[in-house]
Amino acid sequence: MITLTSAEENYLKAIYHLSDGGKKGVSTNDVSAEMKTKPASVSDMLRKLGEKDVIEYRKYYGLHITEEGKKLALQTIRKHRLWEVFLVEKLKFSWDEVNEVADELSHVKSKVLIQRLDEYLGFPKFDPHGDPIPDEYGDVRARPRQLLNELDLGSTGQIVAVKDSSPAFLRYLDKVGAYIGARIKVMDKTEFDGSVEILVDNKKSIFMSKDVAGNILVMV
Amino acid sequence: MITLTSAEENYLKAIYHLSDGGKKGVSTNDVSAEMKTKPASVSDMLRKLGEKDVIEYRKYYGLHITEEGKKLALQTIRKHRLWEVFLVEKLKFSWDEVNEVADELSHVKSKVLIQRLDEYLGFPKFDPHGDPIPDEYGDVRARPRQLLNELDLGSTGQIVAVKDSSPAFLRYLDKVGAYIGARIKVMDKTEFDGSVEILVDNKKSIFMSKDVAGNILVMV
DNA sequence: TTTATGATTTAGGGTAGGCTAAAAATAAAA
DNA sequence: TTTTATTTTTAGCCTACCCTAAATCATAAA
Repeated sequence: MITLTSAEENYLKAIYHLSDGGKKGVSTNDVSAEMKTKPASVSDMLRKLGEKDVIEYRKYYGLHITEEGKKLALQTIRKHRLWEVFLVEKLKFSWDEVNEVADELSHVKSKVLIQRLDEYLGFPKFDPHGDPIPDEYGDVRARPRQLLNELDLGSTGQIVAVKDSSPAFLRYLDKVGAYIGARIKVMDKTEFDGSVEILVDNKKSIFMSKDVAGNILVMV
Repeated sequence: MITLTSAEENYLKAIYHLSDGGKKGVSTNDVSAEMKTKPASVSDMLRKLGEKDVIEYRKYYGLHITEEGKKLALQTIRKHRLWEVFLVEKLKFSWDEVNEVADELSHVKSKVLIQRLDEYLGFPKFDPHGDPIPDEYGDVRARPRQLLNELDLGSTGQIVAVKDSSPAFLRYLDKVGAYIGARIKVMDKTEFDGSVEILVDNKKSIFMSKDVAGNILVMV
């Protein structure tokens, strides 16, 4: 059984994201930028991750994540996202506050803790940013998502994510009555400026500029 | 502002417990036994804790915890016990499983996390073992507690702790419908065998032998 | 094809927290 | 009081993870 330290887990998670799920190769400098550590430190870490067979590492030529590496990265991502759900849904953190704390929480080493947390949260499939939560075995059930401004007139869906999760944008959404999970229907589209009128939860009608709608991901 | 690493926090917490709240002196070997690390490692740590003024350390003569040290230890204890409450009440861990996991959770560095957790749990005053949870400032409001079998007929209170927290005893309590936090009233006492009849949460009446009642602490 | 540039790795060092083995201080026994 | 036993500390080493400075490799430009 491969075991990773917290730092190794963090690196592997970053590498997974940089690999875009497993295709592209990744350079030392890429990882250095992502992790905010010096390239020299990265080289050393890549050697270690290579020895543990979670990446395939060729000196001077970058790396590719392995199948085993993907599996472990997804397990780390799962833990991170479950804690994010907990922080936002139960402890009322806002979306932009959770990342750092969830990172620390996700390094607590207890399998049963994560199982119970998952159960307690009602087996959520998406985190507060709308990103899918892998299951225990690393399987991700990614549902098709579309930008709100690209939906056809009359189509319905559910808000599952935002691209811009800045506090200002979140405050705006809150103000107009939109939120992750809201069921929406496109009531009207104005062609010349791209703005849309949306019915939220079959109750409230709101107007959105193209810029705003283009930051909202909807599951159709 | 004094900041401690996770390891230093662990040592200080152990020292606080060994000091019995702050009176007795503590030896290197005491700490070594409690922490399950070698005396040589302890010496080194004591020097560091001494430099940070959380203990008063005299080589070869042991240590005394300082006021500052007590305050920090109580903050660590607070975090630990709040997480224990969370694990038992929300994630359905049993009392004998929580210690290790709560230890790891309690090292997550976020003040607001602990505040929100406290709020979410309803500002609990006692952990699942019945030990009091210090407030933000390290104040412990230890309320008077009595053994259930010593209560007078008709008196009311709340179960706050058990002396025997063996799985068997916990299972028994669970079965009869008693739990930490339950509001109880003494409905009847049988003098010759010391058994009692208790009304739990104004709903359910249960019988207890003297032995069982003598293991339950009640806040009156 | 040689050189310059930029990316990457190596070498060596720092901190934190463990360890063992040996030295030193204290306490107990003769 | 001297010797022995116990406790505690020091010295030196190890792993993990980070750093800077210097060396090395790959590649794009001349």
